[in-house]
Formats: sequence, C-alpha cells, structure tokens
Amino acid sequence: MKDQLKKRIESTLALLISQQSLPADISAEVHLERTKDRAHGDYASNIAMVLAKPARLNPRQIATMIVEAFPPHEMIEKVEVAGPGFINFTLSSAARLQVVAEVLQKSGYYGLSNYGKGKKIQVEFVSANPTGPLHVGHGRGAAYGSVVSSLLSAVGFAVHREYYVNDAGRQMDILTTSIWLRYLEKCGEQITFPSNGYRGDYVIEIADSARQQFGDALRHPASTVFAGVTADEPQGGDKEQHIDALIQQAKQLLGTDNYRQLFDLGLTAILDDIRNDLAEFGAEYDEWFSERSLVESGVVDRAVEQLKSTDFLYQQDGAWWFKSTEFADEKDRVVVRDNGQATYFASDVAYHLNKYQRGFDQIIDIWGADHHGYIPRVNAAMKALSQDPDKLKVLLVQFAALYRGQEKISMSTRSGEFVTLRQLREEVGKDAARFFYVLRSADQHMDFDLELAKSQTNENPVYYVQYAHARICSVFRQLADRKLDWHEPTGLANLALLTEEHEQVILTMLARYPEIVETAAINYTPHVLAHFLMDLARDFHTYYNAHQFMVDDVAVSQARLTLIAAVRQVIANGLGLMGVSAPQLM
RNA sequence: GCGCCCGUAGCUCAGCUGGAUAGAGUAUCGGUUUCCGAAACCGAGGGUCACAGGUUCAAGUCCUGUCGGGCGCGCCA
Repeated sequence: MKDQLKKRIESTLALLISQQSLPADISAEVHLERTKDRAHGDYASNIAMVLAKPARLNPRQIATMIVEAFPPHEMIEKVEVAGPGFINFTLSSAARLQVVAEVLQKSGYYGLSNYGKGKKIQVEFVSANPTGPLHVGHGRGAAYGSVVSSLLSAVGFAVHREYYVNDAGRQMDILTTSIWLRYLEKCGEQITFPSNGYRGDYVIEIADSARQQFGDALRHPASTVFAGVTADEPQGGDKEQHIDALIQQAKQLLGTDNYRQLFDLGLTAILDDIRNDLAEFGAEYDEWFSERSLVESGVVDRAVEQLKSTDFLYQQDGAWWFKSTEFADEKDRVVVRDNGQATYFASDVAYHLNKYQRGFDQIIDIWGADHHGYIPRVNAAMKALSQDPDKLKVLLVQFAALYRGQEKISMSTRSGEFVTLRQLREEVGKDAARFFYVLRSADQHMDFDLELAKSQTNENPVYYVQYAHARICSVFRQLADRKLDWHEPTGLANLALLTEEHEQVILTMLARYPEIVETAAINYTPHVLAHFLMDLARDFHTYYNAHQFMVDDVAVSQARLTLIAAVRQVIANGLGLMGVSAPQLM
C-alpha cells in the first residue's frame, strides 16, 4: 500500500512538471510515513515542504497542486493538505479492513517477508569465555542476539547463529589450575588458593568429579606445588606472576596428557552447562565454533602469514606488530609476542577471516560494550586483508547494572560473587527475563532490578501482553461454554460493521505489524517489537473494556470476534519472535 | 588525556533515522465490576528534552563546544 502511494505521488509530481506547473530542475525523494494522530489520516508526506525552497513556491500551494492532480483510487478515501504543507492520505474503509482477512489467512506467517532475499547472514552472540557459568550480564546479549536472529530470519535472511568458544588461552589455563588446586584440597592438601584463581563453587564441583575420575593420580604434595612459586598479592607479590607460575607447575607436574585431560574436563563441564543454560533460555545456535580448532589446525598461523604479506606487519622488540594505525586505530597491535606466541587478537583475526571465507553476505558480532575498543583493530585487520569492511557489523550491548531494590550488586566472575543467568531464570522465569532484557534499546544502559523483575505482578510488562492473549483465548472459551460459535466467513463478510474508534485503532495496529518487524530487523532494534506489542495489548484491553464481543447482533458479534482473533494471532506471532510464550491461560 | 555509549516527567524508559500539540509504564490522587478474566479500564496533576551556540520551512532528533554519568584504552582474554 505504502509503496503504491509513493509511486502515485512520484508520477503526480512528474505530471505537474510536464505541465510546467512545477520547475523541471527540482527533485527530492518522496518520503511517506505513518501518522501519529488518526486525525491526520493514515499516511502523510512532507514532499511539498521539501520542494518549497527549490521550487520557490509556498509549500501549501505545492501541496494543493499535488492533491488536485492526484488520481483517484478505490483504496484511498481522501487526500488533503494540512498544517504547514503536509499531504495526508486517508485509506478507504475496505483498504483498512482487508488486513483482518490477511492476518487470519497467513496466521503464523503474517508479518514475515522476503526483504532479505535469502542472503546469508551470520550472527555471533554471547561467546562468553567457558571459565564459569553465564551470569545475568550475558543474559542481555543472549536475549538480544536470539531475538535479532529471529527477526532477521523473519524478514527473509538465512541466519546462521554462532557461539565462539574461547577454549584456548590463558584464562582457560587459570581455570584448569584452579580446578587442580581445589582437587588437591579434596585430596587433603593444604592449599592457599591464589587470589587470581576462579573461586566459584562450580570449580569445586568440577574438582569433585575430577577426584572421582582420577582418584589420587593427579595428587602432588602442596610443598612441591608451591615450590619456587613467587608470592601472591596478599603476601606482597604479584598476583599475575603468581598464577602464571602455578600454571607452569600444573603443566609440569601433571604432564601434557593429564593436564589436557583436566583441562578438557573443566571445559566440557562448563560448556555443557552454558549450552544447556542457553537452550533453556531459548537461545539456539547452529554452530559452536572452537578457538582451539583454529589454533591447532594452523589457521591462526596462516592468517598471521597472510598479514605478513600485506606490508602492514612489522617486527619490533622481537614481536610482530600490526600497523592498525594505518586504518584509524589509535595504536598498533601485537600479533605475535616476543616469545613466539600468537595473541588473542591474532586468533580473532583468523576467526573473522574465516567468517568471510565461509561466504556470509553479512557478518554480525554482538559484543558487550566493554569490548568496544576492539572494533577498530578488527576492522583494520579485515581491511588490510582486503575484505569488505561493510560486511562486518559489530553491535554493542551496553551493560545491565544489577540492582536488588536500591542496592547495586557487584559482578565478578573470578570472585564467584555474581548472579547466574540460571538463577535469574529460576527466580523470574524465561518469559519475563527475555522480555525485560529486550525492552530497552541495546545501546542504552539498563538498570535491571531483580526485585522488580521477580515481582510477578503488573509491574512486569510481559504479563500485560500475555494477558491480552490469554484474555482473547478466554473469550473463545466462553463462547463455547455458551454454546455459541465463531464463524469466520460470517465475520469477514461483516467487517464493515467495525466502525468504532477503538476498532479502527486496532486495524491500523494490525496493518503496521509487518512494518514493525521489518524496522526492528533492519535496525537490529528488537525493543521496537516489544513496545509495539505493549501498545497493541493496551489497545486491545481498552477495546475489551469499552465493548462487548458477544452481543445479540450476530453480524456485529462475528465481526468483532474475527477482529480479536486477528489480534490474538499478531500477539502470538510477535511474542514468538521474541521467544516468549503466548499462554492461553495464566 | 583519548575513544565509545548516554543525559527526555519523581523513578524506569520510548520517540518510527528532521515533521504537526514531546509520549508510555510506574509512583501520587480520583473513578469503573448484576456484563466475555479488575493481571484490566477511564480521568487528573507532573517537562527549560543537561546547558550554550549553529544548520533550515521545521531540531528531543544533525554539527560544534561546555557540564554530568557509564565503559574502554596491556606483548591480558
């Protein structure tokens, strides 16, 4: 409808120019938008005001010319000039009503489109280090990433959801060492746990299973373990050096095979937990991509070699540096350390190069806002490797500050003092948690009040939307109880009886839904959908309170039932995209 | 110091990429149930869109500066 209108405006303009009513040398893109106020019709265009200056005419004068020359159309009831020079279009009743039949006919498919034309798009999200359970901070990325993926899929992209598993590197060594030290405690050794180790209870649980699996086979006397290890921070030493020394001890005393087995035990336990957690949260993945696989298959080394061949890599102080300042980064970055070890950045370059090579048309990374400083160097590396920088889009999700009432909760994985995503789900429920996370735009800092989210009352907007759905279901149950019937064809045939203001508002909302899905998908703004659903629910509740659906006039009754059946469908579709359930009873 | 995200009602936030009288929820106050679910609805009060300039028919929205908040700036990951 909108596109048809646009074309008609454009051809009207062309007509006016050919009649020399307007100068020939003017041009502007016709912009058409939904009106905020129903008094302004359904659509409005500002084209007359945009053309006023180049045409050297009064905007209202231009608008009047367009309106008078505008060809009549059965779908358009009236076209009029308003305000400073807007052209308002009011749709005919028939045009407004047709959405009901469309919704019911397409049912679960209503709102889907082929905007993306099957283009391959990869969405990588969460990708938290497998060094501990996911916490509520990761929850926001999980909810956001999964809804963005669903939206993109809904508008016709072939979406590939991926989790990058950082299963190589120092953090994993710290985890492995932490597990080992807890294991030694289980064996009866007296251990002073390093201040930089992972302290969560889950480490102790993994140590328990290590004990079951290995018995005392990995046991070494504490005196041997700590022999020659530099002091920890509380003892006046450096905590980083201390933990590094302990890692070396672990590798040496355990030997390669045992160390690797312990490493894998921890990795598997935590990764299984994360997988399970995300699945229960409704965040599904197509692929779990291992960093270690990149390293071990030599892909990282090849990427480094490839960089070396570009003139953007140079050697200094024994290390290899990437000249990212050539691409607007603030400083150059080390790719290979003086000890010959590739940096994390190197594997990230390799990983992103790999994404390009897999042939995605669009690559989306969803990162926590704390990684924003990382964007320029990744972009720089891709440019240096002659990849199209426009294909890569990094979306940042701002932090969710956690509150319990007025009190701010500090979060730290190392110390083990954090609220896990699992705890949150258990307390709040999946539906409320997802809706709450996605309610705010991602680039907005958000205060997540656990007390508020926990409260299973009207304070939580998800119930408001779900209630609208359940309420409609309830109407149809009542109908059956009263031995009445909903006959869809009768309803569709009598839609013209929906003349109430509330009904007109709802019709507009139903028609807007596909536009909302598209907007939300293209701009990666799922909160737009959340807000739409709240608005639609409000419009329905208002309607519900103002009018009866089961009235004596069969034609009116059937028409109204048909309308609310369409509302129910759209709410269900929208909640479905958000990964939130649409209950029939609650 | 530099970079990124912000600053809108008492509080939490929208504001459709520049449009018409800046909106919701919540909180406060007042009302609605012999009637399909009151987890709902209706009404009222509440604003210098941080501040100052600029761009134009039009600025909460764009540009510059100032102030304030969050985050990041390692041969860590």
